[in-house]
Amino acid sequence: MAKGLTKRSVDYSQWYNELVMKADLAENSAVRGCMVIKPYGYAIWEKMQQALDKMFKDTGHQNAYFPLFIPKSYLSKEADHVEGFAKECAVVTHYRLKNDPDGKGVVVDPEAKLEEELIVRPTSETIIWSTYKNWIQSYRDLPIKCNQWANVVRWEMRTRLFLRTAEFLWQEGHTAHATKEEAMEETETMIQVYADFAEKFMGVPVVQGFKTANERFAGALETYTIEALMQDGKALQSGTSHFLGQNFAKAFDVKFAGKEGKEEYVWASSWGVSTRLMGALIMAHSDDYGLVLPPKLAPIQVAIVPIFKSEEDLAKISAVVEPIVAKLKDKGISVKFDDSDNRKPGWKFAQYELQGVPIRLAVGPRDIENNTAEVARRDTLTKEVVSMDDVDGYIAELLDTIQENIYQKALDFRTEKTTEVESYDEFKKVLEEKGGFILAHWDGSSETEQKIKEDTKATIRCIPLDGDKTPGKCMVTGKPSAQRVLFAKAY
RNA sequence: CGGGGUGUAGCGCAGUCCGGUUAGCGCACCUGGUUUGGGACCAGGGGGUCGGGAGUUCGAAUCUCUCCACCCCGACCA
Repeated sequence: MAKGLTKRSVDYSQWYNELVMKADLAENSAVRGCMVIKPYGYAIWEKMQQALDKMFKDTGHQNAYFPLFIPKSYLSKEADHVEGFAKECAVVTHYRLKNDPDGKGVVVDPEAKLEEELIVRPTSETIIWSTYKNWIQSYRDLPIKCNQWANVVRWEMRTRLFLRTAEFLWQEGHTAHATKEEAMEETETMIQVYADFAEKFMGVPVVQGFKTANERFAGALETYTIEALMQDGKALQSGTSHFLGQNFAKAFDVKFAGKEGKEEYVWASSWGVSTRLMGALIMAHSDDYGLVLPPKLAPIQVAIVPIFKSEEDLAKISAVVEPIVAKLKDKGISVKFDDSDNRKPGWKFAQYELQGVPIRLAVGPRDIENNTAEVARRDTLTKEVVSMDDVDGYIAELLDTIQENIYQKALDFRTEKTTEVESYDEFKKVLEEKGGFILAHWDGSSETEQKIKEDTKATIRCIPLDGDKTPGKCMVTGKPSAQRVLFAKAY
């Protein structure tokens, strides 16, 4: 186990906090609830961004940027929306400071009060739809499919690094369409993009579904979600895509002239994923030795540690390793040859494990003699001695194997932790003793949903799109149920 | 915002109850040497508004008051 890292079995949440800090991903800042994302953590986020950005562009979206500030009056134009966000908004009231008359620092200049307060965006539907109003007159202007990479602020009571911070980074897509069908299709396309990203890049299996009315995004008619299962048996909402109907078009009076010249309100979708994905990535795969990163998102895919006693030894090792580094780079593999002599090999091994580097190569005098290298896998913690002649090809294949293995392991875990229950007693028992996802029948009412939440703290994560659609009877009320829904305790 | 807890070197802590030399320890850091196949060792060295402010006292990390910050449990939460 990594030095000082609390074991998951002892205290999962402490393990998580320590891991985030010890692996150099992020730390708390001087501002309550706001984090500093450190270079290594940000490098992972950048990998995520690159992959997602490409997927967005491949599905016909363009990037744009809208302001950080939203006039207070905009937020209140859509009734559900303002109700959902009002309690966690940061508000700008003044635009100037002045020297403290008492001589200590600066104070807000009371004369510099804004006519209308500005809200620091908690999400951008309102500012974007107020802008779209000017962009849309005719069906010829549609669809508009914009995405923005931005920061948003939600003044959360209790925060945790990556999982819930007062300020976070995300992308938000906002699209405008001529028909309901098209907006709906967009909503579904994007949740599929998110699911693909989670599974293919992050190696995290997700359940796609839609939210109950209670859990829906403020202002949406339908919210699609991807739900991932963490190692402690709790669910993490990892991405959402919302069908907004004509709510925002009506709130901001965005109409277009159709082919027949009739004016109609525009249909909308919005969708987003955030730095919370970092939390999902960390919690889904990592172990008591530290981070485990899927090769596709690892900033360093291969770390090479030379083992040497003298400068001459190092020179010999470098002569052998440099061509390998070049060959790996040619294959698009990111390599770090760590020939620093201020840390011992053992320290480096532990450090790269802590930081989740998928493959580590050790090359020492013994290897030089035998024309070999020691290849260590982070996911299985196993080591193998491989001939230097085809080590680059071996590594390229091994990276794919590791990517696949990490996903399979997470999938097996989820399968094992997903339980179908028939009665409320069984539900409570499974929730208490086993945790994880629970598939059960529910009568579709908010009251029952609320009761379950109050009794057990479990919520309906989603009504799954795929899977068993057999009707049944609600485990609580016995009333008819259209299909099983997915329950879990959530982050 | 309610209940509990903690603030002492970059990090982790002891000292506080019962006021009294120059505020200690481990890790980290710096210098030198020996080391290097799983978090090395020895020697030397640097680093402190004891969370802030006020008070009691000859004397405060220690006692009193007050403010602040953070953590845990609730409440709240795409």
